[in-house]
Amino acid sequence: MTQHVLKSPTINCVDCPIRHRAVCSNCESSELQLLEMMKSYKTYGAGEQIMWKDDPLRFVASVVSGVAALSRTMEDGRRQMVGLLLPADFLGRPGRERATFDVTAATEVTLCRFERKPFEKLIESTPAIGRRLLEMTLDELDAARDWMLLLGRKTAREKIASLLAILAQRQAILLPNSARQPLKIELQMTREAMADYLGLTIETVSRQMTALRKDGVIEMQGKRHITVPDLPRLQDEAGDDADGGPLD
Amino acid sequence: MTQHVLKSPTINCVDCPIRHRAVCSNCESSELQLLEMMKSYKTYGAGEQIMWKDDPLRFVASVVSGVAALSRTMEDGRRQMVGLLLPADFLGRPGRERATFDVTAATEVTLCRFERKPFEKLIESTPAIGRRLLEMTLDELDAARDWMLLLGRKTAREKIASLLAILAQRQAILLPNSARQPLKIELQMTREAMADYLGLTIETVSRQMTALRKDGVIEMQGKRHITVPDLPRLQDEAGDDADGGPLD
DNA sequence: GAATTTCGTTGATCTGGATCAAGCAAGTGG
DNA sequence: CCACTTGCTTGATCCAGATCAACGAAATTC
Repeated sequence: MTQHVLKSPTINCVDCPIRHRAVCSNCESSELQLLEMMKSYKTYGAGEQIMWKDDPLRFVASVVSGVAALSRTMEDGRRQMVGLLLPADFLGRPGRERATFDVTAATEVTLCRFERKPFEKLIESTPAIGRRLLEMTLDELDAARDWMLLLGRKTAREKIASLLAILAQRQAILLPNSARQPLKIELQMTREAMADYLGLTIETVSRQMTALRKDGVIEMQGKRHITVPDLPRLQDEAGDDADGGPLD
Repeated sequence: MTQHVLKSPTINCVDCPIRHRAVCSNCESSELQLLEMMKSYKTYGAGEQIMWKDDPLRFVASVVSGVAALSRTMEDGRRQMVGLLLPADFLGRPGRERATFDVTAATEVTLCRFERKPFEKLIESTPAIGRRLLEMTLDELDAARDWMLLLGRKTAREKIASLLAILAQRQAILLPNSARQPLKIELQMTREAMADYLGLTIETVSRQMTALRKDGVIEMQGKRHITVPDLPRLQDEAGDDADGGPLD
């Protein structure tokens, strides 16, 4: 039985797990103090809607933990995920009055929120924050463009392999070199979320997962636990420029 | 017979046609003088390659005139356009050593270039530039996400209608209110470029153009000249949230 | 002005992934 | 314990868009 915490206890910026990767990563301690005074935490349960398209944007925020999904929906219900927010990623944009897409908590998500208006003022006066935000936005843009290649030109099999390869690589970076073989990844998402992300239907996702399993590219322990015996093989299936260089 | 000008005469920033929309739009005259000293113009012919993926990024630049296309290509030749650079748009990213995609001149293109390293320094010292660049990057990210919805979920007909609607709207904004009816747009791109942009084949592009013409959604004078008799109708075919508000 | 080349259209056919439909396994709630 | 729901898989069929192929129009070259 999980307790539903809506207002998490606020931690000190100095102890913050995303301290060195979030918008605030370039800040000096005096600037951190300003942020410290402005911020408030909020936690959303898995599946909960964080924001709807066209909602007024009162807050901007950093993701402290969990995964949030950005998506756009057409009137007839067709839906496309347009981004994933992982811990340290930034939600909302300075200078914009309303949200341009839906935001959903894919897992339980904790946000470190700042009211938008004061935050915009802060950007003016603290170039470090603006610069970091620019870096992060440029990275997101690169990722979005990679995703466009996937959506526009890759086959269903390649799409699935790409997603799994991305998750696997993220996993690999976090782990010490020794603990990597064989590489295990956990899908913290339903088949529907995968389908929305990849521009496929759940049936096709399911079939391609089965196909990759039968071909020995992945192994499955239950529906959400995947083992990758041979990462280069998986990357090859993804159709990306082969190498990408060694992992560390 | 067109003359091939590679080094255009440099114009004064003050007289620059993109003065108020480019990265430099927030700059004061003292800052403009700095840019004035750093900049150099270069013009590329239609179809010419401006930059290859993995090229070292010596320059960043603003597009002064013309249209440049960003694209990514898979080993087997499948290609996806991932962005269009129109006049005032910015090319290249500070802090990155190499290009992450190919850049091609779709029409004749003139760039206002700055060497990357000095430009990076300038960003540090001139917050106005960094702030403008952030704004522009955020807009591009929004556009990329809209494009992801198109690539992942729209039908071929909707894709074509979306592209034409975007071009039509851009046209409409430039024109005085009176000169709008009927709205004429000029495709400055081949069917192949359209296909690469929309994640389709040229045959499908051609067929859907014909279909839209037969259904009276568009009219065609030659292959590259389109008339839109009823913009809302076209937007409706694009499958986007209907309104978007009145044009002015 | 014939021969190429480039760009676009159209027709015939094929196929990858969508759609429709059924069923299974693991909760969950009465 | 049984009814119901949720998440996933699998099978049968369909169809939008890809592929293969031919051709037409305009521009370019010789």
